[in-house]
Amino acid sequence: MAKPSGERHARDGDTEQRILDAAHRVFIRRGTAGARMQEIADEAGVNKALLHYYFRTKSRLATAVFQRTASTLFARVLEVFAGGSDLDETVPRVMQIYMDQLSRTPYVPGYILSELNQHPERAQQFVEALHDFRRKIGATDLLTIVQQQIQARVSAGTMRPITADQFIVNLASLCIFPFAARPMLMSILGIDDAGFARFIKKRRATLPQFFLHALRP
Amino acid sequence: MAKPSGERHARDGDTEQRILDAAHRVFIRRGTAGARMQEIADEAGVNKALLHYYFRTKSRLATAVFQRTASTLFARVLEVFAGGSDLDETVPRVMQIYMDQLSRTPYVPGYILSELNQHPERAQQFVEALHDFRRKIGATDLLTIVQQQIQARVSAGTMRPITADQFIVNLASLCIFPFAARPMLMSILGIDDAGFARFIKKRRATLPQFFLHALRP
DNA sequence: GTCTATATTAGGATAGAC
DNA sequence: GTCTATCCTAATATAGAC
Repeated sequence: MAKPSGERHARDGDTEQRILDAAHRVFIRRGTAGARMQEIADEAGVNKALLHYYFRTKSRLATAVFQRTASTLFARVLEVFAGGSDLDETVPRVMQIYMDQLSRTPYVPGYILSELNQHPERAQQFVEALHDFRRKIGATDLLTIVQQQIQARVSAGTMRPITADQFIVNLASLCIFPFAARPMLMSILGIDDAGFARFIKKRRATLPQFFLHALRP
Repeated sequence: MAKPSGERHARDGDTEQRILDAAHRVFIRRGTAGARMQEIADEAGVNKALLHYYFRTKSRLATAVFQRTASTLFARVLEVFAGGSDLDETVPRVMQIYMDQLSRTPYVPGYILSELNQHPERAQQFVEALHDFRRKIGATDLLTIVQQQIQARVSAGTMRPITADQFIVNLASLCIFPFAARPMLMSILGIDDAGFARFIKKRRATLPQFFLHALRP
C-alpha cells in the first residue's frame, strides 16, 4: 500500500487523507460488502478513479480503514489501565471513556464485529495494533496489567478472585454491547433516540457500581 | 411473500423450505450485502432461477430469513422468564440456555446486529416477533415480568433496586457479546478455538454468580 | 494528481423450454 | 416446478487526456 510519491496539489488538505476519512465513514455505516466506491468518492469530493489511484482496489481500501479503526479502538482504555493501579478507580474511568467514545461513534462496534465475523484473518491486524501500542507506551500487555490489579485487591481481601480474561470480557460486554445492539434494544425496550440517550446517561451513573459490586467478597 | 400454489415435485423434501434453510446459512455467515444468490442456490442444490420463482427478489428472501431468525432468538429465554418467578433461579437458567444456544449458532449475533445497524427498519420485525410470542404463551411483556421479579426481591430486601431495562441489558450483554465478538476476543486473549471453548465453559459456571452478586444489597 | 470516458465483470433478475 | 440461456444494471477497475 505504498503511497504514491511526488507532490500534491492539495488545495484542500491531503487528498489521500480525505479519501481515507470518507472511506472510513462509508465503510463503517454500510459495512465492507455494502459500501460503494462511488459513495466514497462523492463523500470525499473527488472522482472514483482517484480512489484507485491511491488505493488500487476496494479491498485494500477496506483493509486500510479497518487498520485505522482497530488501532484507535482500545488506545485510550489501555492508557487508563496502564496508568492507574487501583481497580476502584480504573474501572469507572474506563467505563466513562468507553461510553463517551461509543456515544460519538455508534456504528463502530457493529462494523468491527461484523467485519471480523466475515474476515477472521483481520483479527491479526488487531494483535498488531495492540503490539504497536504496547511498544509506544512501553507497557506490558493488557492481560498482565489487569491480572496484577486484580491480584492486588484479592490479596487485600477486597475482591473475589476472577481471571483477567473473564474480567475484561465482562467489562467490555457491559460497555460495548448496548451500542452494538442499539437498534435491537430500542425496539425491545420500546424507546426512541431520546430514550436511548437517557438510558445511556443512567447507565453511565450505575454501571461502575454494578460491576464492582459483583466482585465484592 | 405468498407461497406459490400448486403441487410440488418435492423429491427430496419441500423445496421452498430447502431454499430458505440454505439462504439462512448463507445470509448469516456472509451478511445480507455479502450473500450471493448463486451461493444460496448451490447450497440448496437448485438453480438460481428457482430462488426468484419462490421469493421474487433477494431482498424478500433476506427479509424472510431475518424474520425467521428474529422470532427464534428470544423464544426460549422468554419462556423461562415467563415460567419461573425467582430471579435466583431464572437468571442462571436463562444464562445456561443462552450460552448453549449461542455456542451452536455462533454467527447469529453478528448477523442480527449488523443487519439491524444497516436496516433499522427491521427492528419492527422484532417487535412483531415479540408480540406474536406473547400471544402464543399468553404472557405479559418481558419488561413487566422482569420488573415484577425484581420488585419481589427488592421488597424482600435481598436485592438492590435496578430498573428492568438495565437489568435485561446487563444480562444480554454478558451472555451475547462474547459470542458476537468471538474473533476479536480470541485475538486479544491470544486463544484458539479450543481455548475459546474452555473460556465459555468456565464462563457458564461463573457468570450467574457474578451477575447475582452485583445486585446484593 | 485529477478528471472523463470506457472497459470488464459480477450479480440480480427474467424468458421460455421442458 | 425446475432447468438453460440470456438480459441488464450496477459496480469495480483501467486508459488516457489534461
